[in-house]
Amino acid sequence: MTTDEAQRGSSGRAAQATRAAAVRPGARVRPEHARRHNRALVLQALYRAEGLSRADLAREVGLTRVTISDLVADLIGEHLVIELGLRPDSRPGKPATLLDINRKGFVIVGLDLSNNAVFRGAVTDLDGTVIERGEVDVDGVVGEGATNAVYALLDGLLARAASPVIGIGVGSPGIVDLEGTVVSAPNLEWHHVPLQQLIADRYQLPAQVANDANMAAIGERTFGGADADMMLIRVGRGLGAGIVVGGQLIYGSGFASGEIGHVVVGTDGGDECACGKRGCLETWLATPRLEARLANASNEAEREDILRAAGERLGISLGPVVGALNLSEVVLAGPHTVLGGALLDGTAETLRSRTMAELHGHLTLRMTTLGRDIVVLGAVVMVLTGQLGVS
Amino acid sequence: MTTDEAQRGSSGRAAQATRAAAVRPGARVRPEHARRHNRALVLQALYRAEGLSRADLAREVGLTRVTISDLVADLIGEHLVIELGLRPDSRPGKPATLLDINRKGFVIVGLDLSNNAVFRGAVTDLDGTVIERGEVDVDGVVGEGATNAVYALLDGLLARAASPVIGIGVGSPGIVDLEGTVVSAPNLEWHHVPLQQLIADRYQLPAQVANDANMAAIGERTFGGADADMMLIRVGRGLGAGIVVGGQLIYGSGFASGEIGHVVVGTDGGDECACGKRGCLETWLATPRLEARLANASNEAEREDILRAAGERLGISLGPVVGALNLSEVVLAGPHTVLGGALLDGTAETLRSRTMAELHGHLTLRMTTLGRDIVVLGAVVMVLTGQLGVS
DNA sequence: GGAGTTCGTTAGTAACCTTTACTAACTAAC
DNA sequence: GTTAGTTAGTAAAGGTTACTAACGAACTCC
Repeated sequence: MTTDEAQRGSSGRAAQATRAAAVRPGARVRPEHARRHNRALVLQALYRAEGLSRADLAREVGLTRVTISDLVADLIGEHLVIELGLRPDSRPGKPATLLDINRKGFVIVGLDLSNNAVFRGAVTDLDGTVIERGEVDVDGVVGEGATNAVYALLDGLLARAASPVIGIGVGSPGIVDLEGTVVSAPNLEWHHVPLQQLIADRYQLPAQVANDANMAAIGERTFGGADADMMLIRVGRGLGAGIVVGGQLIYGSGFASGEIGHVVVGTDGGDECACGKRGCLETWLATPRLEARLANASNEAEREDILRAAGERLGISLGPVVGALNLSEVVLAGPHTVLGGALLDGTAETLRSRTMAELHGHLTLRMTTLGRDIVVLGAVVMVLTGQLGVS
Repeated sequence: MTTDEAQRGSSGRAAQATRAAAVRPGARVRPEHARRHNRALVLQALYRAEGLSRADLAREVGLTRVTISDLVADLIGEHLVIELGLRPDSRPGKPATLLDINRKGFVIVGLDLSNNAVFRGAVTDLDGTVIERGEVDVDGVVGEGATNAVYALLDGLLARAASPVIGIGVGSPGIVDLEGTVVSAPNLEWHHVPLQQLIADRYQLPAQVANDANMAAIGERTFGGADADMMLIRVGRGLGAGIVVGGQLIYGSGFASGEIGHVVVGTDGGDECACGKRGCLETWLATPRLEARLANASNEAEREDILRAAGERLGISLGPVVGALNLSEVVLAGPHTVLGGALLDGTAETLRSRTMAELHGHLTLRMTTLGRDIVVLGAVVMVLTGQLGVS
């Protein structure tokens, strides 16, 4: 039974009109954009599963064999795709010509600027396999000096790149906007440094600059096999996180997503933090403080208690985030000896005891498997995505 | 100075190969897809700022006047767009013909199934202005009975729709997947009910079914003028949230995003919850318990303390989420008398004192302005987005 | 009234993907 | 060994789509 009552003119446009009418240019699709998109789909399919034929691609991507042949011809012309020869199977019909991305024919340069003492970098192939490494000392180097250190590192790595370079990816600490401008990186004393533009101009190569934790997150997603809804937490001198939702990196309203280091944990005080508050997550987990506390431990049991307590704090902080975003995976990156044992267990237990039971079933908490290269590999993924549409 | 060291064959494909090679079909862009996209851009531009000419649209969207004319001709043919007449301005050149979306020529039906006692619904125009209302009593009605109540409500509303119906939107409690199947809604005893499909089949109209809090969030975003990175929290018998990141609704790995009601708050115990844990956010904020506590208050000051304490708990929970996602706005929806005063203040103060100072500057915390219609309006937006590409 | 500007349309072109039709190369069955 | 059936890839033709170039209409300004 329905009780009805008409009422006209409530709410509606009034509030809506306050919104900016901004359709950003470039959103429209012209034929060449469509082509680029389809081309990226082909590359993506080839990247994920090598050994596909044109016909396989047609089925996978949803375009006709004719169109795929045309796209592939372009890609082969650019040497981005190579023919591997005939498929060895024995089955009816003309044997297929297998294709693959030219994984060894190009390289990518990735940089990790997150360490206080050294900028690290690497040259990798398209699979993220490291071919060359480099690092440059930056203890106490800031401002323009730090920028020059980036150039020095890149000069060295690019000189040793034996194949054409697809692009340069850089994971920087601090807040980085979508154009790759470092809005603010206190440790490096960088303020509004358009690093991406500077690098692109200087080397005449595509460049991608983003926050280090965000880079680590997409690195873990592509090369670490992480889920499409995951969070990567980097623990070191500070604490930062990168969040992937629905396979996409989150940037936040002020490009400051993942900044959970200075969120207060729990309702029972805690140590004083450099930021002025008490009980910030960083005071519990950042390695300098944590290691100092561990140094005071008299035996292994005490050590474990300290680590477990730190893990609990992380779990308390993550609870609302994991619940709100319905994440399926949380990955920790940082010194394995500190994070890997009791701390990880403490976090897992706390998360389990403080969130909905329905969640536990498909929530994975683990350490990264990418080790020290995580940010560099993330930078590589960023270039792959930006230049080839692949991830 | 660069210290270098080559090292081959680390990480790379191994982990990556474990990932499923799934390029979902339909991702490719055929000419007609491009056309549909461009058409949506035109509608979007018209929707947000009425009184644009074809030439204005060309500038706004980035297509040529010719193409825009062609698209607009199609839209006029479908009566989705109308000509308003010549622009009244006095300036050089041929006067422009102003266009607008045919805001009053079509209607949308929106339903809100989140209330335990009544299913509410409305017929609105494309601006979300309510034209007709309806409701149906469902106290104690569950399962198939609830489905039939939905049909009864829709039958009544559709019968009174004086203009062609663009589509039907439904905000349902519980977990709803991307296809609009209610995976689980305990209160309604629904399990895997393909409500969207059922409605679409029954009425031969486009249907959109989603979680009520998610609907509320996009309703607040489009009609309440909320930011692109925001969270809407619905407080009632339970507690649910909808999260918008970068203008996009978040669904979560198991379509359960926003389920923060059963995340434990703080480190100092709390009341026992129906879920078995202690100190869940719901035990602090859900209206039944909160009102019971308020009933025991002997004076206004005590009332305020209770509300402020509840607000603090909300702030404690939100801290990590606001920080991690770098949200710029948090909106509360629910009984204004309970949420609007001390509770809101308590939440704001707590958020301020527990998150990074840099965040406070551009974080807004407020009550919704959409009132009771918030879910219905969200459902309307969902239909607008789904059918016209507008939001 | 002429020059300049802006709007919207017409005509022709280029890009893109599709359908249809073909050849090549294989397996399986008689 | 021949024939039928299948699969891969290419070629030609066709339909959409959006672009450029060009034009008339309708206005302002001098």
